[in-house]
Amino acid sequence: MRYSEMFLPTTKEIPSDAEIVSHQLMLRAGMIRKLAGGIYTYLPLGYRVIKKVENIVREEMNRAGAQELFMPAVQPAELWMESGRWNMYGKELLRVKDRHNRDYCIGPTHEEVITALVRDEIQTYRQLPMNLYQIQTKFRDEIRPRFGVMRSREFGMKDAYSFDADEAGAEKSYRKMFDAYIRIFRRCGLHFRPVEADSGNIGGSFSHEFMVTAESGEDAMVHCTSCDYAANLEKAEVSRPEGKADQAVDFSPIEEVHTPDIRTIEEVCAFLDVKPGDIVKTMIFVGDGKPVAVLVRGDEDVNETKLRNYLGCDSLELAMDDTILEVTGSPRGFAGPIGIKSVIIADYSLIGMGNFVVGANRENYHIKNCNIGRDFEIRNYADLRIVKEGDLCPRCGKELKIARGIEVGHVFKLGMKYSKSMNATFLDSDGKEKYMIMGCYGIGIGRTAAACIEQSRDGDGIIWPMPIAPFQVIITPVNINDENLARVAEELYKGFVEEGVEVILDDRNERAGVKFKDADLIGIPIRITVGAKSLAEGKVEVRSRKSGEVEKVSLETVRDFITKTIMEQLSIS
RNA sequence: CGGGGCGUAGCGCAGCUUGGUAGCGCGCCUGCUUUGGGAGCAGGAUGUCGCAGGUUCAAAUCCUGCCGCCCCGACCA
Repeated sequence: MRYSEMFLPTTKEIPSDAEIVSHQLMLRAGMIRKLAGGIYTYLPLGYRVIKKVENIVREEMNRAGAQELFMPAVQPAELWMESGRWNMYGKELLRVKDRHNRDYCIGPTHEEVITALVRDEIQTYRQLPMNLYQIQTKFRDEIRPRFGVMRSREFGMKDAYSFDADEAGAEKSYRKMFDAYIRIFRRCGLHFRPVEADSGNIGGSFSHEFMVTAESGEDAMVHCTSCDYAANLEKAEVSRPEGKADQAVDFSPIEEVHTPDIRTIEEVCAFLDVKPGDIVKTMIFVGDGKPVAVLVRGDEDVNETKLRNYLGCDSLELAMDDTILEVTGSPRGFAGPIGIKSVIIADYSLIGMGNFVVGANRENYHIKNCNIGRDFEIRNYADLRIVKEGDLCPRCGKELKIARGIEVGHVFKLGMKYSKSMNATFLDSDGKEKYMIMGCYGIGIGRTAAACIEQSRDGDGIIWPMPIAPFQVIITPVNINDENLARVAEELYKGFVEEGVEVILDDRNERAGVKFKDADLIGIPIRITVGAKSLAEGKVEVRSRKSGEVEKVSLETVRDFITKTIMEQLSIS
């Protein structure tokens, strides 16, 4: 490619509406342009990167035995009604009507389509296992798209679906995908970590997210400083404290105190001169329509995902004021366990606490020296709180840390959720009809590219790892008007093209500085500078974008030198 | 959906308080000089001031409604 002919609009100025570095750099490097909120065009340079990522994904999926197909983006409502998701999915599902007023949606995912296909075509265990994937444009009408291509409404995704005859097979399929993902993200040059994740209301039992570590990441993940335990914050477990009696103290006489207009933990602490750790928070939730009181120590927070899983309910939300009044008999801010009209469950953090402060279920009153067993009963203790940095690892007991990350991929064991609702069965070797056991596996393509930029860039621009760089080499003749330089650059260029090297020749009539700045901005791993001084010695300069190191290489040996360097940087450890 | 902000040349912004001639930087075009880290000089082009209504002799500026975009929050297979 010749730079002079390429549609590559780079900018010096930072676009004002781009929040994170990858978004800014993708705009500045002429990779993307916005069409509407959360909807982007990939320009030629950006699309080259996308195709690189897609091809890595494709190679590794094929290697793992998955087969590529291509499903429709537009899907009929009937399928979604079958799985029950037409009503469950909510506003994120973009619904459209055709000319006959029939309902369709733009696919946010493809479980329905693939399950319907496999259900109709696979009859016997002899045809299993099966793993099918596609790379497709999805649409999710996000409430708030942001960070450019990182959280957009329209986006490219690889989604794979496995179908197995039994649990053992499903485990194996899951493991294969897990391993393939590790190869994929390694090849993309990313620093990442697979973390245990909640499987959400997609159902199923097991799930990992692949998180690229980045400060700008939207997700929090927890990892152990000692063993390899790592989990999504939602999922991260807290062990039941050992060696602590449920009640460890002598009971003091219970005492109701007047606390006028004192509601929050901070206010109670200041007013009663206690620490948050001396208080028990009573949170009223409504799960599938029924109120539940959740007790958690004052310095902890309830993890709604854990609570939802514990209760086994579909919907869960904090109670509204009228429900609180109904259950506690008092307005918001004074809820407590004593006399409450609902089930009470307590987080592990309450174990060993005694003589604590709670709300009195009476406006403007709290209770001191409250105790479980004497003053009220709980149904059970459970792990219901959000993990904090410094908590102990549920596996090895060492300290946990929290880091931020970008979710670039996830693997789910779906189980029979869709095969049941959509009746995807097969005839097993024992002659019985059984439901297929499914798994689904996604990778955000654009997000992976953006995550890479977050991790690999400097003040001058992007630093692409060789495997996903839009070009492997850029040739920069310092002055195109110097016929000698222009000729040598041209010959080098043609040589590389013949060799199959992905090369761009910066043949623009620009000053050297401009070309250097652009080359750095768009992040080509290797730059060959053709300048008068070195050329006098029969040499050109080979510069690494990453290290900035420059090596003078003779014209006779550059081709070998470059192809060797590229090969080295393409192979994974 | 709640709160906040923005919409003026391709991009980044000023002008709006206090109504009257639309401006700056970058980019773009022409010429000359320059040519190893975003060049200099000279000349030049470019705007339904987001849209629609209203007030006024007069609206980018004041008022009303709408649309779009950004940030915070709620939401999230």
